[in-house]
Amino acid sequence: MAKTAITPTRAENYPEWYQQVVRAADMAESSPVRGCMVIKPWGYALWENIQRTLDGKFKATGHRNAYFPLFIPKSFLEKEAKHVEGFAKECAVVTHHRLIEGPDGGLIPDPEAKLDEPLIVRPTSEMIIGDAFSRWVESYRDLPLLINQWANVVRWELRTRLFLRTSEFLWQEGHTAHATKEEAVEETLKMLDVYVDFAENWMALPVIKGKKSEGEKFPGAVDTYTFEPMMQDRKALQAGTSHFLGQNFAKAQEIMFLDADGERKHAWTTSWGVSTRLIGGLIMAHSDDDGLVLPPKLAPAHVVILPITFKADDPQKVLDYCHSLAAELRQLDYHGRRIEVEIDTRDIRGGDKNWEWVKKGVPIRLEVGPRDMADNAVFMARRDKTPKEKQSLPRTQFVEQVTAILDEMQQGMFDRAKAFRDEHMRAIKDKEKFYKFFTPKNTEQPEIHGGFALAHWCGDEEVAAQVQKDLGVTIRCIPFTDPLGDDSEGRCIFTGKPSPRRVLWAKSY
RNA sequence: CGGGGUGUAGCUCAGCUUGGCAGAGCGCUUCGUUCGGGACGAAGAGGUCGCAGGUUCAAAUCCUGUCACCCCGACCA
Repeated sequence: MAKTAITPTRAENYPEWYQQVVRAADMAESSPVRGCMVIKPWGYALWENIQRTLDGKFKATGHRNAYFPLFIPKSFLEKEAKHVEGFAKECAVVTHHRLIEGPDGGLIPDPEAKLDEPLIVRPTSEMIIGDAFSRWVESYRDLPLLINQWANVVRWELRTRLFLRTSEFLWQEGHTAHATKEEAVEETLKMLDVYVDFAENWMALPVIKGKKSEGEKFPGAVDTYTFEPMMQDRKALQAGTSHFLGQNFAKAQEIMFLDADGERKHAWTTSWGVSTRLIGGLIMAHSDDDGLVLPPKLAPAHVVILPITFKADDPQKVLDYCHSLAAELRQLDYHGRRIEVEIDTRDIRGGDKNWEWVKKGVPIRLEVGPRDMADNAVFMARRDKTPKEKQSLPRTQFVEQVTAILDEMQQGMFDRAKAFRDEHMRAIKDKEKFYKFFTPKNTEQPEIHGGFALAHWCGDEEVAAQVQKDLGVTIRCIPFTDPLGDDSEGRCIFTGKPSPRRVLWAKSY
């Protein structure tokens, strides 16, 4: 019998462990389509919870949902040079609108049905939404224009991994237009904070927020802001971004308005997005060698009841007890939704059933059999404890305490992730130590090593490029406030030139 | 896209060097014994060996091409 439900363990082979967690939890699988995944019900339910929560936050900050076309005329994409440069090499292109039977019996694009102008499957929607904005915005009274869209996008990635990077992925993209620069910058930072709040308080992911360096920012943006949690292999994940686009896109697409002073001006725009990648981050930050661990506030089910009926005199009575317990729990509010309960009545072995739910990451498992029924009790196992560690509780007490227990687990996950990150985050004062920090002892099969390094940098992109080349380490962000509390100026550890503040370095996904 | 690796039953893989009836374990189905726990016995179902060509009396095995997946890199949410 394996000691852990997942083979290999994180320490043995982290990338393989990740894949096995996704599979064991039955969240997603790869599909016949290159780089594209099938998101299975358990994974999609998690996405729906992420979606629902974020959507509420977007609406609470004044945004409205809309939907724009999947296809973007090639000419639209060509309007903003830097933007095209950034995406051109990873676009799926539609060139025909009909198939005909080919000479070998297969189907081929009909040469007669070639499009005059190819359509690009959206890698992001700045251009197509900007086009709409240019028609929707006439007066300063039309501003701010605050739009969000939930959509799929396609980026023809060369190397994909379930949830973390797939050719097609689901996301939301907020697009806003404002009358002034100040207002647009404020929006950019406000939405970054919405994301950070979501990451920390819902996903239980401690993050470091800050600005991207010139080399790392979104093509076409003036400033890109990001928030970065640490995964359990100590790499950073760019969990989402918020861009201040200045007037770059407004100028490219003539998003103009007549201001109160009678002058015709270009709008200031922003865009911001998070994707199904969040699920990958959630998995890699919290899961253990027994599989997925879900933060209760986003879990598709909070409680799973496992009826033990095989030796009951009257199995139906046990089931009735389970159903009444479930009904009682489902009355309870938990952070904006009801407690969600699964009752697993499948006729499979109890041990298998139990482990299946462990691997799916359900916060609380309740074994309920004749003995519990007789005592008016439940037998509880928590996903944040070892699988065998179980506790009998009076039913009324459990019902009273369940939301508090879930909150405790949610907080515990955040605290654990934060302790892990802090343990592997350090200030580094010289180049030699920096290189040592990011170099594995075993170069053949690198062990989990490194982490987050805070080090002074002069701002020279060539220096950053050299570090990336040598170590695969990049500047994740220029933090707003130093996570280790030292915001003072210093000298670049690579060049000795002046540095306004320390920046965050790490390997990343 | 560069380097490396892998494609054989639902899953993990053996068989390939030296061509000769397609295999194992797990999982699945049925029956029985178990069982507050990832059990045991018995009997079954399940594969055009990634795909397309070629060599051969004969190809999972040899040759050519191609596709997909995994790892490392470059690129990126």
